[in-house]
Amino acid sequence: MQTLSIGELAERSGVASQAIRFYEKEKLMPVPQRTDANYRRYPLDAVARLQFIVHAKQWGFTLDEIRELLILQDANGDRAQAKRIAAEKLYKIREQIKHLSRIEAVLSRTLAECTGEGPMQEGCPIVEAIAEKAE
Amino acid sequence: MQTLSIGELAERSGVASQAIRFYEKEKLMPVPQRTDANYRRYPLDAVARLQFIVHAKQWGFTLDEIRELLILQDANGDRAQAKRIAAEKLYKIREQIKHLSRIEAVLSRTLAECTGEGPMQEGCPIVEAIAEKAE
DNA sequence: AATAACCTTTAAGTCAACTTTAAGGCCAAG
DNA sequence: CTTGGCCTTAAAGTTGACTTAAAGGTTATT
Repeated sequence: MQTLSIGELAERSGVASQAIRFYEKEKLMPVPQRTDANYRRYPLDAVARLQFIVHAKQWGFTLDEIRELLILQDANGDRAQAKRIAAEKLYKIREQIKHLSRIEAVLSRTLAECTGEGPMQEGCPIVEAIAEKAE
Repeated sequence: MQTLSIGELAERSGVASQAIRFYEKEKLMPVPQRTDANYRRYPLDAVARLQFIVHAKQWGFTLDEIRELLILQDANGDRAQAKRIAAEKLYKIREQIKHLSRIEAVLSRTLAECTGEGPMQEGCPIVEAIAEKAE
């Protein structure tokens, strides 16, 4: 069965060799076999595992969360657990959206009020909006 | 005119003394006067300046952006500049909201599909959704 | 045989926005 | 007059997710 060096894996997955070693240390990638010269040798499905990590990151999962998911997969664990992790993530994402939306509302309202003319002193609406109140 | 020690300022503003010194080094707070014993002495309006910083942070402005706004205020600069900074921020916030909303959509759809029953192997929808494609 | 292009390890650097630590000076209360 | 609580500085530590560097071994090509 064909195996890959860390450099070949890096090229196929788009993840830098050093990042792959980092993921190994962080227990996201399994400890691979070694050649006589102590070179890492990866099975082909290591590519898919790395791409899973990359995609999960793009979804906003942290490495800690991704590790949880990978451990579940490796242990062929319970789907309910995976669902819980994803549900927690969804909750956090919705909270972030709420927070940003509040900011968006105030900021766009303020920008609409501001003609962009005149000096800063004596009531620039942007500065006043920030100074006055949080949230 | 009454002045404040750094500790008093910290208490009134809710910002730790060390953070105030940090802001001074980062040129967000002006260099204050000193007593004979080399203690910092702040005018009362330093409280408002710190609160401006705190609120701007809550709005999601970075210290770099806040520094820009403060420099404009200090120089009694052009309002159009402040408007530009705020408009850039608004754009960034909207981009973040878009990104998070895409994630939210896929994740909530995926969660709805997942019964939470069965093992991970052979098609857990959550894992598959992440594995399949980035966005 | 030499050289380039890999691979190995450990350690340190990056970014933001601070916090913590260390080592010491100043001042009010008991 | 000493103890505790402020204040001073510079330097190092924190978090997350790596990247860069240093120093050296291996393999492939010329």
